[in-house]
Amino acid sequence: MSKKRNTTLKELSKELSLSISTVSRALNDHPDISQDTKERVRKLAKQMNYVPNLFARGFRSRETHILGVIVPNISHLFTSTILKGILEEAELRGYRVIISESNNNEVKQVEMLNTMTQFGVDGVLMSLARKTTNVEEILKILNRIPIVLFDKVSSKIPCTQIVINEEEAAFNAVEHLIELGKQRIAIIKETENSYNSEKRFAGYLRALNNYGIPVRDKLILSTEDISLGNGRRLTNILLSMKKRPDAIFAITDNAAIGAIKALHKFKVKIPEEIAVVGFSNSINSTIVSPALTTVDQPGDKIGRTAVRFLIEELANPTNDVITKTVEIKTSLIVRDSSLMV
Amino acid sequence: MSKKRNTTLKELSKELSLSISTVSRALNDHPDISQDTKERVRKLAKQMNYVPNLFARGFRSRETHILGVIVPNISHLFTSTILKGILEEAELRGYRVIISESNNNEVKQVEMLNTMTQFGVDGVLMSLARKTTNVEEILKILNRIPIVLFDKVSSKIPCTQIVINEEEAAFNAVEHLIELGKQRIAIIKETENSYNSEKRFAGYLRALNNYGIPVRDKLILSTEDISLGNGRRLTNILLSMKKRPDAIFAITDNAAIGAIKALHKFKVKIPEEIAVVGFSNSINSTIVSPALTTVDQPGDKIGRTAVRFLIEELANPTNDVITKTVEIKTSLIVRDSSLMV
DNA sequence: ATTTTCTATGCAAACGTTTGCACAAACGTT
DNA sequence: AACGTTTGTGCAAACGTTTGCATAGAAAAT
Repeated sequence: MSKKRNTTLKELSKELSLSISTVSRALNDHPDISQDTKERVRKLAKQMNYVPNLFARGFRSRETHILGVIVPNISHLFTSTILKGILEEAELRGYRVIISESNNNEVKQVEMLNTMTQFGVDGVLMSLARKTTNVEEILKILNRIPIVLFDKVSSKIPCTQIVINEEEAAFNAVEHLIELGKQRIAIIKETENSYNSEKRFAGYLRALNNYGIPVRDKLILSTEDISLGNGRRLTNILLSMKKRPDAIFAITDNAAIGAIKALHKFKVKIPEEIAVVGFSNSINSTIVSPALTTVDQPGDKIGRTAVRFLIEELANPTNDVITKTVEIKTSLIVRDSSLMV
Repeated sequence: MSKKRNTTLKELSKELSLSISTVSRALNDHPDISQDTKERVRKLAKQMNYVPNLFARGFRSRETHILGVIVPNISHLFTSTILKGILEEAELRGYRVIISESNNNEVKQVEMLNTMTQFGVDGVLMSLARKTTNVEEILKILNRIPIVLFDKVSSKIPCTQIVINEEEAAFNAVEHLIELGKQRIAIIKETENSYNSEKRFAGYLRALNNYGIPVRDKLILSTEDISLGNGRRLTNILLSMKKRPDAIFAITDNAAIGAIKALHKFKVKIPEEIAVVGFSNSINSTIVSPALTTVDQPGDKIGRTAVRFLIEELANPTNDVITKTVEIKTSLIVRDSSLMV
């Protein structure tokens, strides 16, 4: 466990009979240093296995090359796919990544944000906790370091935001159902007006309007917690109606799978009697039978894009507030749950 | 974006007409400092919103309170559940966590390990890349900082290892099948002798032996890549046999789900004709129908335990090599795929 | 031959914190 | 009165790096 010290500039300089500053500059490819010297230094550095002490460097330059990431819950496939993208892109660009979970707790979220700035991260990538209402504190921190939001975002926070084209994706999903000849299309959404739910609902409405299909309040169901169980429960309600819907658009895969389970129980034919479309393209969507038609969200692309924009901002600091929203394209993956022959 | 400076000890000391060292000691509750002074300092520190610069501190004390984590692939539910446990426990104990992915690439794995030590992490938590054979480099790094392995471990690396009781879990799973009256129990495992696969296979063998059931080579199938598709493929082979098995134990849920899909296709009754048991308790196991009997691996507990042992080692540094293996208990979750009435 | 410019290098300060040592004041002990 | 001890505080060095400024020597311009 003997904490062997790392080679330092000092040691290199002694060995080479140069000053520390010359060695430092040589390694940083400073134009003032002669080619000759640079090569000598580099060679010895490699030989002595020199690695710069990032702490000393970060300490001095006030740049840590660390990005903070805060997500509500790391163990969601979509989230971890985004993280994958973030990790890859960050590594590519020479940044390290510190990850924290807010557990959908607004207070904790601010706490982590504070710890991270205290710690000296260069910037933060964040997906907001559900029901984040008090943005006061976040705005304060935004004054100190750049933040890029992704997935769960808020228009109240003036910064770059990376989202998928929620509205359009929902539009396409519902349009697909309409093209199948479906007319009574139910939607299962969240009660809470989260950004995502709102947008998806808007897409649903636009599709109906676009095709001149009346919007029926009875077919619009909401739930606090958009889970498999609630998908099942709400579908049971739909099935108990005099005039049943002929399609269900659930704004998450889990709710859609709950719907399929409920339909299964009542021996409703999918998709002939009722077609089902979900949202997310989670693995489950291929496991359930019939396989679920769903919207594919390219998580890793969201992650990569978020990193790119953050680093961009770091490179070009400005005092202006930039409220830029970047939309990542999704695609509808049609499977058996809406495949009419 | 105006990078406002943080309050420093210097500023506090000036304000209080004390020396920097006194202020530092006061905040660290050093016994030499009078109660009176301590209180004055603390009060002002709070008021001026002082936060210690962790970089300066880490730089000086050579302790960063950062743990490095390296996993093969972050976007696996089991992995991200472990990460969740790691994050929670680390936060609880005042550590921050840096996460990297090796993508199952041995070279990259060593690279990340190096970067992390260079960066100054206090210790590393790691799940090995598949087919990690050259442990040379890892051993070198182990000389410099403590490492705790979890999930994918190797006996070639002398350090604390956190695993689940693979052998026993497999034994229990197979025992369960035997208790159902099954006699021709097939196993779908990995070709590569990974730690996990090996142990699970050993448990399978022990259960058969224990109950005096002959081990039939034909019923032992292996695959390079233990995926859904291969689970399906191998099950097709099993179904083509003259004497079909009456149960299948797949060492991963995905393979088990592949098996179920194949059985489904050939209208084999589950579990009456052939029962199926998986391993992992992934979400999919409840989505597939019939729901899959599987081994629940408490990921977060593994994560928490790993962190605990690592921090323990950090607190009590020693030059001895400690090769301790900690086994986390699993439990069998019986669902429809092996529920005989 | 003198001055200017350029090139390559070194000196020293700075970043914010911790900590060994010194020291002054107050008190207690011979 | 002289000498320890204790208590509270400050000085200054150290951690490894970067960087503004100075400078020595060489080359170029006068």
